[in-house]
This record gives sequence, structure tokens and C-alpha cells, in this order.
Amino acid sequence: MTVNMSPMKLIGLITQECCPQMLRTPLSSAEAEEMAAALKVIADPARLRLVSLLAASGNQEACVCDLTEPLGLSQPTVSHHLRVLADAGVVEREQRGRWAFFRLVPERLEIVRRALTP
Amino acid sequence: MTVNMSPMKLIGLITQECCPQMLRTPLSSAEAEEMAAALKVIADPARLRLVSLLAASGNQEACVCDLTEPLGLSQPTVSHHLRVLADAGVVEREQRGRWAFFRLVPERLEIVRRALTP
DNA sequence: TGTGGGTATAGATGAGCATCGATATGTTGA
DNA sequence: TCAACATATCGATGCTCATCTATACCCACA
Repeated sequence: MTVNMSPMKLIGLITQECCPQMLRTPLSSAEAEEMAAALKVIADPARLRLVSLLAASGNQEACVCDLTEPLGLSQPTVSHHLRVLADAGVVEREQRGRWAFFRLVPERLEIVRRALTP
Repeated sequence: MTVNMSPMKLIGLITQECCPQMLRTPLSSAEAEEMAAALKVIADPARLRLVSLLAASGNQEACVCDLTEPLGLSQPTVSHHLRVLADAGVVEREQRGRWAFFRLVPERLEIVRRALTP
């Protein structure tokens, strides 16, 4: 199972199948794989801190250079984690000059939150 | 980082520090580790299905024998996953005769859900 | 057009873990 | 006490992934 999630999958989860009520109806094998993949994306300390930093940042965005130091990880590692988050739709990337800005997409976390709602 | 979480940790999260508002204030390194560990427990298809099955089961409980077949995994594997869930406080184990019954502890999932709440 | 700085990719490494078969442990009933 | 059954543990295996260093890419500016 990969940790990535295509934009199509995200759209699917947001619109049609949104959201599996895993506490009411038993998850199918496929649903469980999807939900586990979504959870794995944020089940990492570095990525949780990135999400947290982006959510708390004033303008809801930050560049890699702003995030490397607070995380205490190398720039390639931070870039890697941001890519995982972006591939899953949790953050969005925007290139401005030589800087890459990332901002949170709150709807993505909403899906996970709702799945855990009784 | 281990996927286990001691009962003390769980109590701590439920009472005092409940719950990190990760979308409002940046997580500390330790908070991120804790939350990631909690998420990793459920970031697995087999464990998600176990949680889902227990939540949907009539009397809110089931024995290993009831869970092995729907999951399509070997008995030792199911037993392993139930142990991970039990160590994290997501389920509770009760021995009755030769059967081990497991039931969901909804408060544990609530903590994760609240952490993702804006 | 070259140079410096911000970011991404490549490749390697080591740790963690999901899974299994085999076997141990424990409980019931004859 | 023994046999059968439910569950847990053990040990092995193969895969995933977090992290690093080195390097490539790309954009602005002099």
C-alpha cells in the first residue's frame, strides 16, 4: 500500500463517497486501504508538525526555508515530507520565484476527521 | 518511534493535556511524536477493519474467532493487531473461558478526532 | 550570461513492521 | 488426567519508508 493518493481519489472522497462511516458500517477491504493510506500520510511526526506549522502560520502559507529550521531536519527531508503531503492533497504547492510556498488544504483533514465520527 | 502507547499516556491525554489543538498551535516535537504514534495505530487496513467491525457489532464486542474470517488474515496476525490496538487503549480485552473478547473504547478515537478539529 | 541561492531528485542505508508457520499457553469437558 | 480448542508468542522474511549526502534543477539578479 502506498502512502500517495491521487487528486482523483481526493475528489472522489470529497464529493461522492464522502465519507466512510467506519464506526457505523464495517469498512470494505478497499475502503480500509484507502483510509489507512490517508492516515499514514499524517501518521508521522515531521508531517504533523508541518501541517501544524502551516495551519498556525499567519497567512496560512510558508516556504520550505521557513519550515526547515523549526523541524530540525535537512532541507531534502522536509522537501520529501511536503511532497508526500502535497501528493495526498493535504497541502498545495505554489512556485513564486525561487521559493515554493505551501499552504494547508483543510478539507483533506476533514475527511479523516469525519471518518472517525461516531 | 514505537506504535505502542501506555495506559498512563492515554490517561494523560484524556484528562490533563486533552487535546493538542494541532491546527491552532504548532505541535512540539514530543506532542508530534505522541500524536503520530496514536495515528499509526489506526493507520493500518487490518486494524481499521477491526475497529470498524467492533464498532458495528451488535453487543460492541467480538472474540478473535469472529474477527479472523472477515479479515482474511491468519489468527496470529489478527491477534497481533488486536494487541497493538489494546496496548494503545483503542480496544479492551476480556478473557471469558477460552475466548478473548474485545470491545471498542470510543474515547480513544475521540482524542485523535479532536486533534484534527480546527 | 554567469553566479548564487532555493528547492527537488537520486541513491544508499538502516529501522520498523505486517505477515506467516510453528509452537507454546491456557481452558474446557470427558 | 487427557484431548481438543481458542488464543498468544516466537522467529523469520520481505517490504516500506524516514533520513542523510551529493548533486541536479531552476529562477533571479548583477
